[in-house]
Amino acid sequence: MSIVDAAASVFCRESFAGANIDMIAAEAGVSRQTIYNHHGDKEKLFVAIVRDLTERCNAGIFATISTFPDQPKDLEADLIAFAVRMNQNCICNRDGKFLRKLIQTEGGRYPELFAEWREEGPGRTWPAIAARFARLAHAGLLDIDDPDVAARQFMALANAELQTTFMLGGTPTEDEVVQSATNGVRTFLRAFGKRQPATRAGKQRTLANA
Amino acid sequence: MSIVDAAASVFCRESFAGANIDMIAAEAGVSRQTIYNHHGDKEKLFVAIVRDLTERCNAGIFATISTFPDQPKDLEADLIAFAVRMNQNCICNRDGKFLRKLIQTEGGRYPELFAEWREEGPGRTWPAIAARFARLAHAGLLDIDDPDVAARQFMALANAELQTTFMLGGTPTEDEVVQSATNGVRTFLRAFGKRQPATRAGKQRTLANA
DNA sequence: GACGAATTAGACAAGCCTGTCTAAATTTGT
DNA sequence: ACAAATTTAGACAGGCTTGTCTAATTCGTC
Repeated sequence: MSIVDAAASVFCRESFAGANIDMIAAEAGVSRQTIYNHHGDKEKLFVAIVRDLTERCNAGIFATISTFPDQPKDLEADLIAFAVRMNQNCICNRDGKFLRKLIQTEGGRYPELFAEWREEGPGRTWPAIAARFARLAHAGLLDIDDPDVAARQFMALANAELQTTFMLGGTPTEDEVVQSATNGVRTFLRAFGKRQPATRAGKQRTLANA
Repeated sequence: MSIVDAAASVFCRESFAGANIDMIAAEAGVSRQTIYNHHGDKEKLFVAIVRDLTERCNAGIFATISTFPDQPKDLEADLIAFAVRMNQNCICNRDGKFLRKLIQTEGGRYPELFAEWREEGPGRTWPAIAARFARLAHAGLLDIDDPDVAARQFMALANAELQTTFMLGGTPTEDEVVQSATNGVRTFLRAFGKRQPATRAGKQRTLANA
């Protein structure tokens, strides 16, 4: 494992103050000195990691946004699949979990660093998602007043059932992700879908009848 | 400030590993020795704090749940007010912020402690909220298939606009809380409200036209 | 005012961690 | 095969933290 990957893992598990360079060196399979040679000191290493994670996560999010169903065949199924992709590729994957944890844990100590993340991440991804929903609304497939609000509510609904798991740093099973996304998208379409015969089909899935 | 309050504040700000007993003593206005006399060691102090916060937060949540609008005059307004109370009294207040941060930051290191929280907290509060929604549905005011899903989605929608702020440990302004709750409840009622003339009133609020 | 309990300041040993240094070993490029 | 660059193990000083100890001080209560 590379130094940066090992450091991300250790910083997340132990927090910045709780991590020590020897753990990172052991996990990366290099000597302590090599880490100092490459990254100067603990804080510089930390900053390098956050930048690295931010960049990779953003790339992943934009890649996933580009799979948004602009011309859906089956709106509900396509939005569910999109929500699942978003979760699996951007939120539940290794980078997503690590970046989230570091932001939550160390956000207060590095205001500029995470302000940077905020501008490059949420500041650019939310409008991108909102624009896709605006396009669907413009195409007459959804009934949306404010696409920014709808975008945030879409993601909130898709993750509604995963909050407790995220809180404790766990990773939901694929089944849980699919179920949360399914229930979330159904509710989203009950709120914003055009009234059509097939739109309000089916009961919501529950663990019991999944 | 009491030792426990000071410790909660310092542990949240610095993380368990980053906190030291002298900071807590200074913030509490007592000597270091007094902390050792009362709480034994750093880890026992930490556990005491989490239990204290869990208990107070749970009490607050149940108190707020008891204000759920079982016989609403104006369903939308009453649900918005409930969502705002939930946010202000349980999630954005001092105890809520502290407990959330400690769970996120140290959850991995104390599995049993936070399993306890999970059983006493989410394990009991979600069913309680779901029961209230089930009652509204039974009274014919909402069209809900699965009250547990609806309860989670209600809270997710009410907080949809506050996620980024929470992530960085910030506290949203009252205006932001009201706006997020308003937009969230409107969407919730578009999805689950009975179709009646007044239910789909008004555009959603945005910072621009708030 | 007096007595017992609690609190305090400060010193202290032991341990851990960071960041540096050195000399040897290994890898790399040619 | 050889030279340069990189990596390594280990030692090291300096600083910080925990938890204990002691003697003095303050507090609560009668």
